[in-house]
Amino acid sequence: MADVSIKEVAKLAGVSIATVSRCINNPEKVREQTRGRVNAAILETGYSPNTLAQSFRRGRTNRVMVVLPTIGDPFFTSVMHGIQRAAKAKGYSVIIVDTQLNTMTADEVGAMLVSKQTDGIILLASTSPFGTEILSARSRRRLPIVIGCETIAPELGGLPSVHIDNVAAAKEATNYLIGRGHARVAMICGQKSSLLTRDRELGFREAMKEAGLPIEDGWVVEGDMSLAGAIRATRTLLNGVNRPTAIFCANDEMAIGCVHGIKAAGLTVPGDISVMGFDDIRYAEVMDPPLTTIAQPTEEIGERAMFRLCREIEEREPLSDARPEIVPHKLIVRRSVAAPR
Amino acid sequence: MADVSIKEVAKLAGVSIATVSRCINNPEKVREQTRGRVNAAILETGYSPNTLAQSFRRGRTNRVMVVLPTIGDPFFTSVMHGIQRAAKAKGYSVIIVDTQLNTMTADEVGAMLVSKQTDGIILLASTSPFGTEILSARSRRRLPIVIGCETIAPELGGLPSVHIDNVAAAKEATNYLIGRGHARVAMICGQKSSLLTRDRELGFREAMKEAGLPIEDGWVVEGDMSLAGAIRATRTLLNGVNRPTAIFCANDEMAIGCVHGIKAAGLTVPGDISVMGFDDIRYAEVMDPPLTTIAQPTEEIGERAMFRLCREIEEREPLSDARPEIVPHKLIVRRSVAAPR
DNA sequence: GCCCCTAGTGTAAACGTTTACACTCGACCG
DNA sequence: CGGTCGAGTGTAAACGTTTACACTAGGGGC
Repeated sequence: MADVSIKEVAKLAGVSIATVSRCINNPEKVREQTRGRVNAAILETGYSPNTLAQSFRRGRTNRVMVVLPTIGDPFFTSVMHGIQRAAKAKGYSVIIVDTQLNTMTADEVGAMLVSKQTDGIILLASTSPFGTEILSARSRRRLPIVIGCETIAPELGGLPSVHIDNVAAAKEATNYLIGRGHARVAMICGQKSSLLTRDRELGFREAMKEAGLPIEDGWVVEGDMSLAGAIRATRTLLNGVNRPTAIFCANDEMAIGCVHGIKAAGLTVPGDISVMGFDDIRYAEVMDPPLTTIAQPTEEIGERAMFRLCREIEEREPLSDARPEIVPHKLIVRRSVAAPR
Repeated sequence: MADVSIKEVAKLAGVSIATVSRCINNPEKVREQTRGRVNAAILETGYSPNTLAQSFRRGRTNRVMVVLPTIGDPFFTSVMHGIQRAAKAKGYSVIIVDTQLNTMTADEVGAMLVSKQTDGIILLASTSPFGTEILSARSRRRLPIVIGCETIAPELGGLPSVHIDNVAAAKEATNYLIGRGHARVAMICGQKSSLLTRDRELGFREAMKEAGLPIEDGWVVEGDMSLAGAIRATRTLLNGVNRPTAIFCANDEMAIGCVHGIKAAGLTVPGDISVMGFDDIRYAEVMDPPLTTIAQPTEEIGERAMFRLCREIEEREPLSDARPEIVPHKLIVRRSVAAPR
């Protein structure tokens, strides 16, 4: 059956296309009897509106886009749940795009942002690689954007965002290690280009400094937030002359890799080395040993980001209030950290 | 700056809108000098085409949609890579939608499928909950669809698909367990509503039958492809009177949960019980013990599914050839399986 | 000098909707 | 009975593109 447009429905029902349109969008405005004829015609023809034309005409899509660094990262599962729940409540549908760990070119990102195919965007990806793209897109089209989990450099002008206080959380994690008696603690951090990563590193450094503890050369090593990166980083750390007694990883994915690396070297966790993660992904709890980590209120982040985006969409003028919403994190004590021996 | 349309560019450059359009889409058709003026005007106004209008007018979006059961499932990471790579080569962009583990209503799915917002669809989600929706959508609009990893019930008419031979793979996995000396093997399978799951279960049963081994009551227990489901299922299995010496899990996610459950009961893997997974997700290798499992050529699946979809899009008539493309799986031997003692 | 061709450009229709506005027809009010 | 009103419907414009077609000007062949 070929594509059927509103015209054919109108003809079959013996009414004008305006009436058909009204039947669909404002049924209360058409007489019951007419409505019956139209609905019958819709059924008979198998008509369904061309949403492309609708969105084009209406100038809005009722869709939002969420941009994330990679599909298949367990951390985002429940952030997405929060987003979807809020979106449903507000009548939006959600599409996702995957930046392939930010390997997209700035051009590609710009194209996406500008393309008007969605009413707004939630950025879960690291924003720094294309910060200026984002902002110019936003100002040109005044495209509603909010950032979740991450932040954008304030000097870029500020975008609304929802996230935990990464500095404070990392500090708390580090202090927990210190509190258990560790004086020699190393960190596996992410790419320096990500603000989130830099904040976590910052918190670590601050905590160490405040405790008067030195950070030896080579104790802050860059994983790339991946399993493989963390395994490499762990090997480096273990081969160093100054072996730490605890390792703080900037996310759980790397903590998993780190634990694996330690065990592969014939050592135990937390017996020989304690490991601390970040994010509390679902695998953290079922690892061996279960991972001590920082939990984020992921679903809440998603939900608030979506609601914030709605406000942004509904306002005519760009909202001046771009202050980040800070949500609480929580230290989850499990069994990957023990006192050094 | 307000939205700028092609008209304003035309006015500024002193040409007609047709020329501007040509400048963008067929630059070779406009005189160099004119092109210069137009490009300058585009730059000055900050114009970028309204893609909604473009797609509407052209009747194609150059976008495909991939539907998956949940973001955050590590299995899909590299399937997506394959899809994206192929898509890029073919000039398509990719958007993802998440069915929230198939909790979407049939209506919602139907709406998505029919909506004409994409040129085609790759279904990575379990198709069974909305099989008829899919097919009616496909026939109404002759919407190009291909299924990846999964299958659709053949009695529904058949859709092109790309996947491994799940029956054979599950059989091979089971035979490996049997070959190591296990006679008492149980299985944690997925929801019976998924064909993929049923195939894996079928392979298991066939292998056991062919080996002349009994499957005791309660040895085939339904996880729901999730960590939590597998932990519950494992508890059930361990509490039974007839304890198996090996457990075959329908995916790695459940195998991780299963190993956790066994350890939580104070037993060891593979000392007391061997565990076999399926999928070879990235965590399989870094688990303790590393998981023996079946690997799928995920990236290849993604790539082939995308290319197949392109063929489907390019053909005017629905392709009659809906035979599945079967790709090879591979048994990956690691250390979660040992001989029973 | 005439004709034809080509390159470059403009005009206008078309895509499928939504919606402002105009119109008709009864009902109701004074 | 004239006027007003409201409900229901139709007409047509508009959204931002692409593109078939028409037009112009200049060059080349005869």
